[in-house]
Amino acid sequence: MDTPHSYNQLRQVREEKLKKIQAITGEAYPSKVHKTHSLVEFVREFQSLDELTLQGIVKTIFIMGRVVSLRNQGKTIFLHLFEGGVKVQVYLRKDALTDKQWELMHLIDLGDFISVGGTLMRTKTGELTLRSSTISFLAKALLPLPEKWHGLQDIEIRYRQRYLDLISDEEVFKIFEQRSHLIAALRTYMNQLGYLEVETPMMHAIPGGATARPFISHHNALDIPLYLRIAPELFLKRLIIGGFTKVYEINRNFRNEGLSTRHNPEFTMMESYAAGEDLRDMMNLLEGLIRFLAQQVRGKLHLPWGETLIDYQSPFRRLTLREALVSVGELPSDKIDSHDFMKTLCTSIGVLETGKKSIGLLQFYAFEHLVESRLIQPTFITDYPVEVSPLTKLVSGSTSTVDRFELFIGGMELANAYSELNDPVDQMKRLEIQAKDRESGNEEAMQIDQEFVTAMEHGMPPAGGQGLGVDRLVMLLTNQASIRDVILFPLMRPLKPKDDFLEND
RNA sequence: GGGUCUGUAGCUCAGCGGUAGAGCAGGAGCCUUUUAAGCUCUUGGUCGUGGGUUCGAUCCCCACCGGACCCA
Repeated sequence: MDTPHSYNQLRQVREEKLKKIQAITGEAYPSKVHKTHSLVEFVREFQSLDELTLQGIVKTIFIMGRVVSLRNQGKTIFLHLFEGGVKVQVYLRKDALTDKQWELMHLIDLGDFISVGGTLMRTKTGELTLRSSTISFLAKALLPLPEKWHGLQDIEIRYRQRYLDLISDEEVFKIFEQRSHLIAALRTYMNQLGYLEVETPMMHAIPGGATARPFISHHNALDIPLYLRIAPELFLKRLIIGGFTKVYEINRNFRNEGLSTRHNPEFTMMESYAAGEDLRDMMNLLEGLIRFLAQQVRGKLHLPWGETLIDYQSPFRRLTLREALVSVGELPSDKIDSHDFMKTLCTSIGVLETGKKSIGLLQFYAFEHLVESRLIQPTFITDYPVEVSPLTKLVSGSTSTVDRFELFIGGMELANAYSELNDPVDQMKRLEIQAKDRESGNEEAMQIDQEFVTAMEHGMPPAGGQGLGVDRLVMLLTNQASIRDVILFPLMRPLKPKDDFLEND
């Protein structure tokens, strides 16, 4: 494989410096680091102190980090160390270092890791700075970092080599810190409500709990196909059957579908079930949870989303699907129950196969096309058609509408909740309908999971359940328009080796 | 799957029919509070890949390989 000449040249220069460093220090990649503070701790402890107080601290402070800027002024050098999303300035003087250390300092490139020790000062401009009297080399960067001012602009490289993105963009670093804080706060909230965190299989013999195409894998010893789960639902319900009152699981689901700014094939869900609760309880759970997370992660309840401001403080709006068609979709209220009208409408907005669809399904399609993207402020949509909800209880007294809601924020489906179906006979019938649909070509329709039905036949209490899209919630709370900007390593097509001569097909 | 845009030095970007430019980074110097440090000099490119059109292609056309966004 031919790498560009200049690229090799840059690397070669650094390799030669590394040899010289090794000659001076005896160890190119030492293990032991002497440090008293991480950079985060350093800033936390000293940032607010004034010059006099800083001078009064006599003990030597040792820190380490990656050199991300370097200003050599002859007999003095200023540099910034980076670690944990934080930068700290270091000041070096020729007369404060040994000759060896001064020589070593001139072999440091941007990207290298060093540790320094010294005392605290503020520069003319007031920047907190470590005046260092000792320097150790820790690790060499053989490849150069992205440009210091513009950073990394190539979106593809940002995703493929996220470490470079994290080094060069403070905002990106913060978003992933916030994501981590959000997950931690999520656990706190659920645990406080008495939910128990559980882990259920991610490899399923029959993928269930959602309508989606799975990824297929294979177990060698058993010689069986296994599917990466599309949802944990059917296993979490088995736990409710098994006597747990409240359970939740935070982890990945895998759906074999296209990529978009809102879809990554593996995505994180927080799914929970509570025995003795219903849809209204799920609304309260999610509303309280999201409000709590906004407060914990961002410290406020009105957060920007693109051009608009989303209000997490006011009670979330609640509309039935039919109401939303009228009030948001601007359809005439006297026409939405007309089969002919809805059929014509669906065809006109590009829905194929409107053939023998029920009025409920047509309303559902129209909702997806006309309403979803307009639901910017938090809105619960209720009363879904039974055809698209095979695991949900019917609304009391209805034969066509189920007790389900989806929560929309920022024009995205954020969560989905049911009063869970616990009638095993009805459940079997619904799965049979799904299976028939599947036979007629709908690859997303569910398969019959007999073991799940058997579990339900042993008796399942009434339960409320919900699934929350964690990636999308992070998008909303951090104001990121693309799901790839809240997933550290979004799925990318692998790069082809350059010297691949075997591309015959 | 369809549409629009995009791929030029390690990075950020110009150039758009006559065999390539800048800034940063790199190299050689000067500089003891700089911070996009500064100043002088300087290395670096099969212009994504493969075809075609042309006297001549980074530029025009086609296909392919990646990527972004919109639609399905």
